[in-house]
Amino acid sequence: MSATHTDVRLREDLLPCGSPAHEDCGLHLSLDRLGERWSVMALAQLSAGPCRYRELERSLPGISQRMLTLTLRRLERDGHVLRHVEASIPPSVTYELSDLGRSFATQVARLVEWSRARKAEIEAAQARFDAHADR
Amino acid sequence: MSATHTDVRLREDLLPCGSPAHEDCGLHLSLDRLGERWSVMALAQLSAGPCRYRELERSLPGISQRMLTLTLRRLERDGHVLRHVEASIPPSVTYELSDLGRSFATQVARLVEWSRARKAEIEAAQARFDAHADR
DNA sequence: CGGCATCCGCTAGGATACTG
DNA sequence: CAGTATCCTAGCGGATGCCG
Repeated sequence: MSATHTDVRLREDLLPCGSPAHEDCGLHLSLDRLGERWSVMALAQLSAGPCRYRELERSLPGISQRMLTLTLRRLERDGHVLRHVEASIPPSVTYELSDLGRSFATQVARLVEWSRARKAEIEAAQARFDAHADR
Repeated sequence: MSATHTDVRLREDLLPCGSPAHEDCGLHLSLDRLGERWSVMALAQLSAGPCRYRELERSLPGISQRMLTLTLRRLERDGHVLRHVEASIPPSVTYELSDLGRSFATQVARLVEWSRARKAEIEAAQARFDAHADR
């Protein structure tokens, strides 16, 4: 096969939903991150300050190494996260929010705040809907 | 088979990502809608005012009837959208935002606004990342 | 017109094993 | 410690067809 070497797969994984329809509507870019399972939580954790790979892994219960790496790489690609490598033994890699990332995290936090405030209202609506639909 | 009757499948489809990890972090509910392909665009369209099923379909180029229905049902379930049925022939169904939905749409619009403002910055970061990673 | 039912492909993401 | 590679599956979402 023509595959040159290793990281081809990873590079493909980095580009998830290139949904052209979103572009049409003016949506795009890092908004896609919101649809991912771990991005928002990683952002939240990093908002508290720089964090090493292992710390992040522990702070996101249930995340796999694969997804942690993928999530961080995508955030890094979007310019939200900075990656610092300390080439010691064992190695130490620290992640932190960039200015752009902090700005983004702030916006996202607002939305989370909103959903928390409306939580009861939404759950009530869901319960009503389900009650009427069932049976 | 034991299948009683029709809409069982749809009811299952209505409940997508019950990601428990999101709950852990305080995230939940309608935030999940942001990860869906059409929800934000439907919300945007409905922000302009009430809209019939067919109009929505036309305003969201490329959407399938299945996804339009599913998207609207989930937004309705969350209490964001109200559904009015006019039992005429042919029937007429109109969708519109509730107060909750308008509030939600406003929040989302803010985020979209942010991403639009930062678009160039993000694309530059992506280009830099890709240039360094490739080759 | 406004849907539902079905089949089906793709990919996000989990589990596991291995490296520098 | 901080990843990468591989395998595998659940389910999101598209295409199509039918119905009141």
